[in-house]
Amino acid sequence: MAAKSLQKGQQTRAAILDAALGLASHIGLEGLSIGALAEVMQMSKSGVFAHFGSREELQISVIREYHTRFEEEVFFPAVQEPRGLPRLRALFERWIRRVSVEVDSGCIYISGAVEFDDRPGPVRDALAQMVLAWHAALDRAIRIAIDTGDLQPQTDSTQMLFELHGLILALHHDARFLRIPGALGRARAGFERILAYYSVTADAPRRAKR
Amino acid sequence: MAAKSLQKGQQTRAAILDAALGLASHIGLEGLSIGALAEVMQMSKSGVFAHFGSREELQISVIREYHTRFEEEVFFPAVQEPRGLPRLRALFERWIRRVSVEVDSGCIYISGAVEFDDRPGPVRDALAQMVLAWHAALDRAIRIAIDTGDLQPQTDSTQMLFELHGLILALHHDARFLRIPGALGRARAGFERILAYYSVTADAPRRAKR
DNA sequence: TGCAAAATAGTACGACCGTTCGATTTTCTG
DNA sequence: CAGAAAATCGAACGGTCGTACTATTTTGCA
Repeated sequence: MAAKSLQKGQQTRAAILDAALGLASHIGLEGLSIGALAEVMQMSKSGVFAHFGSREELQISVIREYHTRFEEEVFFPAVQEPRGLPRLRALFERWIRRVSVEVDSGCIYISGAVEFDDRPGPVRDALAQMVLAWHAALDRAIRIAIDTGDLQPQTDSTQMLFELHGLILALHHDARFLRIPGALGRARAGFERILAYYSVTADAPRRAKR
Repeated sequence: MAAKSLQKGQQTRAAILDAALGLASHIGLEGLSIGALAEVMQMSKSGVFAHFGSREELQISVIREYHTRFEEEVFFPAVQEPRGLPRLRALFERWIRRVSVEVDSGCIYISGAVEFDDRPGPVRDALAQMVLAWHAALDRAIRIAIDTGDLQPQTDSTQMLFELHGLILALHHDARFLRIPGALGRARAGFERILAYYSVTADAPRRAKR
């Protein structure tokens, strides 16, 4: 009662959210159904439903939960690295691990972006908001790396972010859909190549490596 | 009867497929429903259904139809360009146009890849087969550009393809989900940067451009 | 022109969906 | 420990889904 003073309700709500996150990672936010969720939880449909009040609210809660975990797993640890290149490296490395290594949990940011391409509404807004927040954080890290002198001063941070994001998406596609084994290495190699271009360290090692 | 000697059935089947492609581009292959399709076509559900025999067969037919159009719009015109860099440029330029410019039609290869991440079966197989065919064609174009001497001989074509694919995916994400206006330019700039790296033309212009 | 064949419509079925509502059980607190 | 409050259940609703059947209409050919 002292340590984890959660009302019973909040406690099961958290458990439901955990299961929902697992389901949504596989079937997508749109495929997430209250019935299936209830079965996993061994609860009644209405029991599950009562915690959220609507399917939309459930979806948004799942997105928020994913965001929280993403922060804890990727952002917070990486942002403790020293400003500049080390931090940027840590951010990217943790990002690709999050996307690829976890066998079960596909990235909800990525699948959600495709699912809600053409579906305006609160779910899409919540999703876009968190994706944008994450991109803003990355952009900040890049600009810091420019300030520290690790990256060239003329570096277009938005362009660099676009290219890094592309690597992540290609990784997600090849590893998760096509099940190509080498994808993780491709993403890392792409990162190094991008870094070699925007980096200021040496004016030689751009074509190197083999 | 001479010009378009299509039995009535094939004719309406083609019309249904056209509508289905439009629907699937918006709602996704999974969201595609026979009922909605029938309403668009002003036909009965069973009338539409009879042409395909199952929902799965409909989805596969849509994928094949998309593939055909993709070939006609992107591959065939580009492959008439001279071997090497011009052809590669044409392929990429037509690809990004296909993905971004068409307001209505999102890329089924991309949305399908996310939808069928974790859903084995004939639909996924058909989708993967056509994506792989397209990637193989691109890989071929890159290797030809190496042969012609446009790209460096040590170029890892698979790696380069991975990075190009990333640009397309990032473009799709930013333009279609986030509705960011500059995405098309970002993709083009990324292409030029990748080209500048793997290209053999000059041994200087890697860091250039500004 | 008439008739077999192809195309389309109509209806019904069972399954699942999100949601509502009242009854019941469990939890917390004074 | 009692009683209020919160949590959960069970059943039911209208709706859409894919699919199976049987009629009915339309087509194309002898």
